[in-house]
Amino acid sequence: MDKTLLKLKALADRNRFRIFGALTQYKELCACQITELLQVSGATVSRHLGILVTAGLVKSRKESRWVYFALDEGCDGIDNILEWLLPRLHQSDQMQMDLEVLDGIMAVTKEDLCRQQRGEACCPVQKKEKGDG
Amino acid sequence: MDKTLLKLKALADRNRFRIFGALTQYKELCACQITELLQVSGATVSRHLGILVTAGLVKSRKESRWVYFALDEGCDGIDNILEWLLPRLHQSDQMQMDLEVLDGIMAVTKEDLCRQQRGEACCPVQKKEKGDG
DNA sequence: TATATAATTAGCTATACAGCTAATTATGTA
DNA sequence: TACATAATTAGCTGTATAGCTAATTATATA
Repeated sequence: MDKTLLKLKALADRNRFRIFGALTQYKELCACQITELLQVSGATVSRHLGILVTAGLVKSRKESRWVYFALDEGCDGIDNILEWLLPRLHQSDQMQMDLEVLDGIMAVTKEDLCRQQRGEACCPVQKKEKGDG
Repeated sequence: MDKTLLKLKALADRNRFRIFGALTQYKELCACQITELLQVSGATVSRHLGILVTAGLVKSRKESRWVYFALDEGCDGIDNILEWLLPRLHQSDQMQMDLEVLDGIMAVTKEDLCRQQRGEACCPVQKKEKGDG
């Protein structure tokens, strides 16, 4: 029961539920892409992802500096969970909006996305200077 | 999505999950019986039940002074939820213990149960005196 | 080897909520 | 009609947690 309760708790948060929903539509997503979707700090996203991983719902894979997250298809009960949640996700306004945003996110490279997140333009004019005055 | 999130939040608490599990095994349970099972105050149980009812998972029926609670079989997604949770409940230690306790609870009348909960013996010696010295 | 950077962890704050007791409500009974 | 009682609501307290920024870690690159 504790494992199941852990899954319920992991899903019982709006932002984690949104992450779960996004991962039902994309084979895998990078931490920075999820950060862009939720519009919260990277630290917060990292903690949310940790909770989903600990619950067994999500798995991660590191590739150089990037970490990719995906639904763990080996998760106990995942088929039943998806049978319940997928139809409800598909008819939710939040999910519709998220899919549109994700569409835009996937249209740029991770490199450009992270540049934007650091507040740089897509083609940084100056690289090492910290001041702007 | 909000409705689904509400259900997830309702189930993502150990005591509410225990109530839900108990209601999968009994057609209906009285508030005082659930109070006896969980061993928390009646006020707390009442709030938990309210959350389950608000989420649509549980319905209630009042009969004189007693209120009975049951799974709401008309709840959206309940079939999928049960397909996921029932097998996990059945193999959980907590559920095993709860079913044993419920066995004992159902063996006495609600009247006697509530008498016990008020700290009276099964056959109260004095009815109106408040002091015991 | 020094610097840059994606992600995580540490440390903090504000909010949500599970628990309690006391008060109230709704109902039955002497 | 006054009292008893099952349940709920109000009001409070302590704990858990979602969010933040800053520090740290792991990796790539100049």
